[in-house]
Amino acid sequence: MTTISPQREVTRDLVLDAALALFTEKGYFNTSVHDIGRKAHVSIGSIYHHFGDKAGLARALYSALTAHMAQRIGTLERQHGSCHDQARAVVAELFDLTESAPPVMNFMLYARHREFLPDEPPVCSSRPFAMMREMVRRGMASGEIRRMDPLIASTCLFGGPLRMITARLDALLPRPLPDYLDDTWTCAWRAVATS
Amino acid sequence: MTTISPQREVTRDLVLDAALALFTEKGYFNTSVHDIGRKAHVSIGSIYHHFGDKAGLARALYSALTAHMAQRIGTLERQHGSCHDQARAVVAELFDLTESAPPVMNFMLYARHREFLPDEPPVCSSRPFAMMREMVRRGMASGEIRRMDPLIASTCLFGGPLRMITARLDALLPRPLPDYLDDTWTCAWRAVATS
DNA sequence: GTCTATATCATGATAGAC
DNA sequence: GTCTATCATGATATAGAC
Repeated sequence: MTTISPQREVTRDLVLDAALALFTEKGYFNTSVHDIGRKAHVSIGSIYHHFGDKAGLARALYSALTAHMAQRIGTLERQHGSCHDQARAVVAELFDLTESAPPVMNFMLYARHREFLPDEPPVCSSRPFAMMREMVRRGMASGEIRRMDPLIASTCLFGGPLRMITARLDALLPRPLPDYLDDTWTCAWRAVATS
Repeated sequence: MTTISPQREVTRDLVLDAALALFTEKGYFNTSVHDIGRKAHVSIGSIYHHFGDKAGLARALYSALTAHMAQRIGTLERQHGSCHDQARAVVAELFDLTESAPPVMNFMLYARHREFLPDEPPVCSSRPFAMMREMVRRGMASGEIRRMDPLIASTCLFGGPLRMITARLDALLPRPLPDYLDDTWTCAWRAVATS
């Protein structure tokens, strides 16, 4: 969200950051545009000037975050050879991100976008999720993963880890997620691995 | 939700059914109390008489559904001996329920209750989820499930199946969930089983 | 591009007759 | 217990000066 930041972009980023924090803390519908402006020290007029309406703001946030995540996954794919290593790196990254930036994780995979962005496809159809499914498909082709419906395989592989994330966001887990990574990943991989 | 239904309860059930349908279709915040009254053919006054306020209505719905589900799980526990059979029966039940009553499933495990019921604990703390964790704990004691943090085990066991449910609710899966039960369960159980 | 002030409107909730 | 009519609030969004 923060790049070269010509003055032009500064306001936008201020607003997006405030919106992310408030959406996570109180939810989209419990957050008014006034709240966002107050928190970002930006006037309502500016917000509407930049984003058109409240949904436009949410949309901008959503695509910025998923684009960034897709890019991260792409990098991890290039850094690791096997499907096993790639998928594990993705889970590790998601766990780290949950601790370092809970609101990002919360908004990206826990918020019910359908309710405030009716035209946006569901999260599981977003770019990052598609990349993860594709990763599984390749692992099946290479023989690392048992042959089955790829949709089932990818849901079973990532389902556990993803629920660990939501459990952590709900404060159900006492310790930071990376502490649970080894055990979680062992279970996840056993679920679908050939060996 | 429908028992003996003295006239006293008839209005309540009418309202709860309409609310469930609308909350699922448009979300809690996009549904007005007027909408609910219109759909249930009941006046606003009656709704407030019975439920106090909009959140009270949601609370009544939430506890009715989780109570019912907890009861179903209890029955399944009694009908099956091993942890494996119990847990599989629970997943089968959840899959069936997702097809026969999508709104029930949707409201129970997909809605973001925190946003409209701030005082209610998160879903994963509800009775049914607690029962499922306890089931896993027993399976670990009896040696069916590998020794590990019980919270991780239960998340890994049920994480895949639960994500299958949300995928189906998001219309990502073309066929009815029970068609996927065998493969999903095989993966889920392998994730945590000792053998 | 940013601001303040304001229009408009829908919603949650209540009053009070029957 | 159910209804209709109404209130009061607070939200989204706009207008128009700077």
